[in-house]
Amino acid sequence: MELDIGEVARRTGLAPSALRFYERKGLIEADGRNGLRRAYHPGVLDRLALITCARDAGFTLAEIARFLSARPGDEALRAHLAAKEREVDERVEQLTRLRDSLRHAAVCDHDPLVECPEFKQAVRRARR
Amino acid sequence: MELDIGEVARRTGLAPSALRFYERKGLIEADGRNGLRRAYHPGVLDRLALITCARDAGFTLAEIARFLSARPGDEALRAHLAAKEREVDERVEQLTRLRDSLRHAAVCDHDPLVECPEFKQAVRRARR
DNA sequence: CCTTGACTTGAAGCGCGGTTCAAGTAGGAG
DNA sequence: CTCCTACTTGAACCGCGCTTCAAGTCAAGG
Repeated sequence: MELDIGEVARRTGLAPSALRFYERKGLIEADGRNGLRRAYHPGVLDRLALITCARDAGFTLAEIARFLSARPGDEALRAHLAAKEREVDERVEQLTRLRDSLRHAAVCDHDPLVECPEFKQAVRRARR
Repeated sequence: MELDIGEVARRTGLAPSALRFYERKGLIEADGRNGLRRAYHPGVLDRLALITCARDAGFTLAEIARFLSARPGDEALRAHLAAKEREVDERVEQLTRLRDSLRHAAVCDHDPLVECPEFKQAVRRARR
């Protein structure tokens, strides 16, 4: 029922070194030791899924650590999350425009590609 | 008509040190010198807008450098851009889900917040 | 002409997110 | 009991994207 670090690494795709690093940063902890070896509760897998997800989404590990310990009364954190939500929202729009530009680049014949007027206009739109 | 590095920095919001750094990396170049000082053609502003846009979108500077010199015949690059497009597309979906989760976090009362089942389900969806 | 202040360079330093290394320890198979 | 292997630690190192620093140059304004 307890997982050692190799098992957690295998199941999450994270390197053991990364798991120890996350521990130092306060993102996860082992439930105990088997001799010297860390013994993890399976729940750590969900936690790591969340961490990976948030990290991929552009949260720093420090932000994630804060978020993981959040209690409903933490209004400062709630405000932070609301700000993050707006940030993510802007990013979604920006990336959507970028994707459209990339889609165009796949069929565009301008030489060099960056000189394409359609591209330039997309960049101008993105700047706003 | 020629801009010095301070002017370019002011107009783009990038630090002069960043502009020199980009030059070393082959992303931009000055059109000449006024004494020792770099003299930039105004077109560099558009180029920098594109660089900033791409960088914000998760391209590395090395990728951007490659992209900036792209000619229509570069099929390897075209393939790379197509892959990047798929990547960006996935990212948009992931971020959209994340934004929805953040929106929920703003009104959720679970203690700690990460224990919220709605949240956990969102993470599971994101993992696929 | 002299001063000022923005520019020049190369090298070093930084924050992030880890990885790698050296040296040591111990669970479990044979 | 011995051996193998996966684990343990702290410290050093890495790539990225810059910034900072020290030392020096020079264009423009008074």
